[in-house]
Amino acid sequence: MSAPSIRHTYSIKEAAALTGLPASTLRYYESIGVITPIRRGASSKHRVYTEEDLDLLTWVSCLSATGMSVADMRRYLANGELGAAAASDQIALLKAQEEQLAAEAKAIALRKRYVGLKIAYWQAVQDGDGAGAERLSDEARTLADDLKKTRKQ
Amino acid sequence: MSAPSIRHTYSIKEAAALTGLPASTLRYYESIGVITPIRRGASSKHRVYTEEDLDLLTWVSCLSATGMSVADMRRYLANGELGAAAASDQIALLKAQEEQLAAEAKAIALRKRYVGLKIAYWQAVQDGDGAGAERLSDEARTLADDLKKTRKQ
DNA sequence: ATAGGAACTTCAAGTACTTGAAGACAAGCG
DNA sequence: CGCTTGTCTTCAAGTACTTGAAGTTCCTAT
Repeated sequence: MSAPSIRHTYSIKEAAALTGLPASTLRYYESIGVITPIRRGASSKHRVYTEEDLDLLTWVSCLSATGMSVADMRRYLANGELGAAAASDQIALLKAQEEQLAAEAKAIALRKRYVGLKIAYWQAVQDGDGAGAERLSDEARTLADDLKKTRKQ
Repeated sequence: MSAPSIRHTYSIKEAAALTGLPASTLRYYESIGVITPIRRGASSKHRVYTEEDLDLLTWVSCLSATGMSVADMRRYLANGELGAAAASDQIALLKAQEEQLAAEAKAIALRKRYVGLKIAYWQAVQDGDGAGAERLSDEARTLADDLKKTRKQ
């Protein structure tokens, strides 16, 4: 039999450092059932995180980073425990996530263009280039019009 | 005399798209006094945003993206520090915002890749391709490390 | 053995939005 | 003209943490 002589465990602070989630958030996720209750110390009430717990929390951290809601995370992780049986559910959830990220990327590109235009505008003002400033102001308005057309979606 | 014959105005939705702040947040900021009340339409009660309003909101968006609390934003704007800022200051702030947007775009591209990988993983599981699933799982783990770095900063 | 301090605990309240319900207003169509 | 569609309005409630208070527990050092 394999002897787990070095069964590494972690305090909440260590778990927080390793997952990138604040300790308060770890407790919060546990309280609302995103993760199952963490085992406690024999003599204390302190949470004791195993490496398995850490793996799961890394997953949660990733889902959180993609902007998934806690409700969806809870569902996703519940399905994860079922394995391949729920693969189609996982794919559907992830595809929705992919679409959301694409929309976000689009919005950010628009903002980048707008801010870039504003920088050019103030640089023209600084250089005393009134004509350039006005031209850039017009461009900003054009951007607004483009936005209006693209408003379809 | 300069005739402001074409005084361009914007609906809340257009303002939201141009500033990157949701319409609900625009209303929220107005309700708690971060920005002064927006003029309303003559016949309707709808908010009508001028280009001046848009400029101000772009600044608010910058401050918000930089992590300033609403309380601090209110104080900052009430002190008129924004209006008094020189062109060079405005450019500096906008460039910081531009960098932030670039970083966000990068992070989103990374997350998109991560989610795409996860979709491929579950599709491999669904197809009974154990070897492929394992390979994709490893790839995802490597990407997760990158993701974590982006999140921290 | 015990005193001090860091780190942990729960729970309540705060923060910064976000969402949903219910209704008003304006344009386009039969 | 009325009807549908769409965007707007307010306000209340919800979300996802975050912070703070008050009370344990762990560790280290005297």
